Amino acid sequence: MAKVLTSQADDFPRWYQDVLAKAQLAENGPVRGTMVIRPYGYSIWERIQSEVDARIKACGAENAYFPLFIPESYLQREAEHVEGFSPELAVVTHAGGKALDEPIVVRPTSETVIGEYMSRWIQSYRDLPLLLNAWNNVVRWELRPRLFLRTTEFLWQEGHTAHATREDAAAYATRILREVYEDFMVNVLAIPVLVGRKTASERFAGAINTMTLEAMMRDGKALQMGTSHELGQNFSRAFDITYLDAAGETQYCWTTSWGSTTRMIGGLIMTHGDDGGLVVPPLLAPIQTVVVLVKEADGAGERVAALADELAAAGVRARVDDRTSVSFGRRATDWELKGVPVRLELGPRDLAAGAVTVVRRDTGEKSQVPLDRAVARVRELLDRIQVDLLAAATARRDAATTDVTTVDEAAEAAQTGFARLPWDVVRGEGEARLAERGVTVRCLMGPDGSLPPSEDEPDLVAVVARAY
RNA sequence: CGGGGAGUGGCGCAGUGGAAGCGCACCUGCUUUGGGUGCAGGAGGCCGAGGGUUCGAGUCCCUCCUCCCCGACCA
Repeated sequence: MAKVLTSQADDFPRWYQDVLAKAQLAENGPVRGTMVIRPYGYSIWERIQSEVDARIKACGAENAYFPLFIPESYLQREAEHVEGFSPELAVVTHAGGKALDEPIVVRPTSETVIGEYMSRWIQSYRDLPLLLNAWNNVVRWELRPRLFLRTTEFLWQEGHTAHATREDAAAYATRILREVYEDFMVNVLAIPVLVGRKTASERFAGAINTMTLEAMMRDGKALQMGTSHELGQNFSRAFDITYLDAAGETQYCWTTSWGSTTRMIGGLIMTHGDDGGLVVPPLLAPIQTVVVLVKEADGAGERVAALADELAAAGVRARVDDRTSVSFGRRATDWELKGVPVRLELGPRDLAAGAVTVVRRDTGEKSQVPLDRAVARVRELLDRIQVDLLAAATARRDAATTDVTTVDEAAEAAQTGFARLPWDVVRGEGEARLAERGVTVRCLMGPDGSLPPSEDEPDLVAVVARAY
C-alpha cells in the first residue's frame, strides 16, 4: 500500500485528520466547531440513518419534526436540565432587526419542546405509550471541537417517549438500547460495545437513569456511541404531561429519551481504520464493491460494466471506476482510503485468463477468480469481511482490557485501554481521583455483563477509561 | 478565562533588513496506465489588520484581530 497518511502509531489524532481529508469525508466549516460533511461522508450517514431508522420503527416509534428554535423559558422549567445545558447554549437575542422580548435558544436537544406537545397530545391512558423520534440537527457550543466526535452542530436522531408506568418506560429505554443501538452497532457497524449504566455524575441533565454503549477506539480510548435515558417524571412534572388512568385519576407520565449521532462515524473511522485509511464494514458500506478498469483494451471496459450490472442485480452496491486517465495506482489507493470492502480489478492479464482480480480491503489479500464466479465470490467475501471486522475489533478491545483491584491500578491501566474493577472500590472519592489522570467511569455493569437496575446493586463492575 | 504556540498561493511549510520561494494540489502537452508514473511548460500572493523605525520591512518595534495546542464542560 502506498503511504499517504500519517501512521496511527506515529500520531493517532493526525492520522484521523488525514483520513477525514483523504477519504473526502468532512472538513471544518467557517464557524469554529461547525462541520461540512462531504458527499462520501454523507452517504455513510445516510446508510446509518437508513439502518437505525428501520430499527426504531420496528420498535414502534414514529418520526416527527419539532422546531429548531425553543423559548428560553422552556429550558428553565426543569432545573437540572437548564443547569446542565446553560454553558453550551446558542441563544438568539435579535431577529427581524430588533431585540427579542424573550431570547430563543437553538435546540441543544428537544426534551422541553417535545414535552410541551406531549402534554397537549396525551389525554388518557389510551394515548400511551406515545413513541416519537426526530431526525434533526442540534447545537451545543463546544470549546474543543473535533470533526464527527464533538462538533458544535451535529446531526442525530432523538427519540422521546411517554409511558403510563415507570416499568414501561424503563423497559422501552432498554429495548431501544438493545434492539436499535446495540444491534446496529454490533451487526452493521461491526463495533463491539459495552452496554452499561452511567454513574450519577455522568448522567444526562434531568435523567434518573442514563444507559450507554461504549466502544474502544484503536488508540485505547473510549467513545460513547449512543445513550438511552429514563427521565422519570422530571419532565412530565415540568411540562404537565399527564393522563387519566382507568380509574379516572390524573397521573404523571414516565418519559424516556435516547439518541445517536454523527459521532458514530468517528467511531467507525477509529475502530476499523488502518494505515491505508478507512475500512467500512460491508453491511454499512455505501459502495460495497468497486470494479476498476485497469486499462481499456480488448473490450475490458464492456466487461467491467457488465460485471457491475451483474453485481447490482445480485444486490451488491457496486460502482465502476473506468477513469483510465488517472493512473491505476492512484485509483487503487483512492478506494482503499475510502474503505470500500472489496475491489475488483479487470485488465488485460485478467481478461486473458478469463478472470478478475479480487482484493479485500481489510486484509489486503488478493486472488484471481474466474469471471463467471466473480459475483458469488464477492458475496462470500462481503459476508466474511463483516464477520472478521467484528472479530478483530473485539479481539483488540479484549486485549486492551485489564482487570484490576485498586483505583491507582485502574488509572494506570486506563492510559492504554479499558480497566475493570469493583464499583465499590471507586464510588465516593474514586471518580475524582481517576479524573486527575484524565480517566472517567464509562459505565457500570453487572458481574455477568448485565445492565444494572441501579448503581447500588452488589458486585457491580466499573469500566474506566480515557474517553473522547 | 489560566499557560504555551502560530498567522506567507487552495493545503502544508521555508524565508533574521536588500528580486516572495519550496512540496502537494491545479491547468496544458507528451509519457505511463497491474500500487499515489515521469518530463516539460503554466496559472495562482494586500506575506492577518493598523501604526511606527529605516534609503529600504514578510523580516525590527507598538497596538489590535484571528486561529491552534494543553486545562475545566460535553452525544
